Amino acid sequence: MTSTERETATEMRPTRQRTAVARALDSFTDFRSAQDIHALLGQRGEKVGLATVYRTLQRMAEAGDVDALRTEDGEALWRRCSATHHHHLVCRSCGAAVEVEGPAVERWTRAIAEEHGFADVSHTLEIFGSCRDCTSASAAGS
Amino acid sequence: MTSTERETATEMRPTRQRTAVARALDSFTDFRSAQDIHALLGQRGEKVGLATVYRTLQRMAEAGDVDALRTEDGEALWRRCSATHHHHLVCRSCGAAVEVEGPAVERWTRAIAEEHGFADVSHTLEIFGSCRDCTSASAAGS
DNA sequence: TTCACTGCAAAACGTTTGCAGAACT
DNA sequence: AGTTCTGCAAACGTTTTGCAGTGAA
Repeated sequence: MTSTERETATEMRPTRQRTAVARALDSFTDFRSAQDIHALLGQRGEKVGLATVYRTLQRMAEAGDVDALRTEDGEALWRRCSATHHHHLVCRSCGAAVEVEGPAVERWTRAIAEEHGFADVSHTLEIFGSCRDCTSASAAGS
Repeated sequence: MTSTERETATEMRPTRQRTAVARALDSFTDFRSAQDIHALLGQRGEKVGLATVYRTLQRMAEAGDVDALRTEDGEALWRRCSATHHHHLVCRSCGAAVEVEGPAVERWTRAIAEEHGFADVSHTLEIFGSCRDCTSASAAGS
């Protein structure tokens, strides 16, 4: 912890574009790519540049208003999230996500890290699976 | 489980390039990018094309001989790994990694998923921190 | 008036692919 | 011979950036 701890929090102006991205995020609960969100805005007639979507998502993530995760092939997916620390149970097929909490896991990761002399610990944990709807859909398909 | 379960396991020919990549992987225990590994081979005088490095790492990952993880900015990192299911405690600064097991976490993820009706469950879990060496180095630095 | 924000197009990034030739079995 | 593998360079898709212009305070 240094003395320059507090970031000079750049003010965040409420522009039309940012409002549009924020509204888009409120309209779904699954994880979506920046490009998906950009397309969604396009469909709604809200013209926002792709670069702006990226920039806005990044700012919101820094502010803790959205969660980001990486797919297996490195693409970033975004979703509005609650303020408290949590993880996600994500459907591999449709992206549907459920926020989950696991106090025991939090404790375990901290303990393991300390045990090995690691400081300043954080962790990522995502659970993937096939949600009820997708499971029955694929069963019906074949 | 279908009747076509067994993948027609394409034979994996032991070429000079593959041996070189395998040896490179054996020479470190931290997570490295494909480009790093390619550079390492270059320094050693082992000329292997970058595309071949990528192709080889992918095959080895499919075969379960190496673990891959994604950095926060989407880059893939690779490392030789043991056959049993495990997770990693990774140093953010130097990439040093320790394999860790957490049976309780495994159980917990399965239970959470079932509880929400998710099938075919998998999960990713990485613990990040600053290893002892890097922590003392950065303390000495400032 | 000032400074953040935006759009666009260009660039950058890691990674993948097509293809002709080389190298295993 | 019949494959599989390799190198190269070109292509890819996502994300970032430079810059001139726009808009909020």
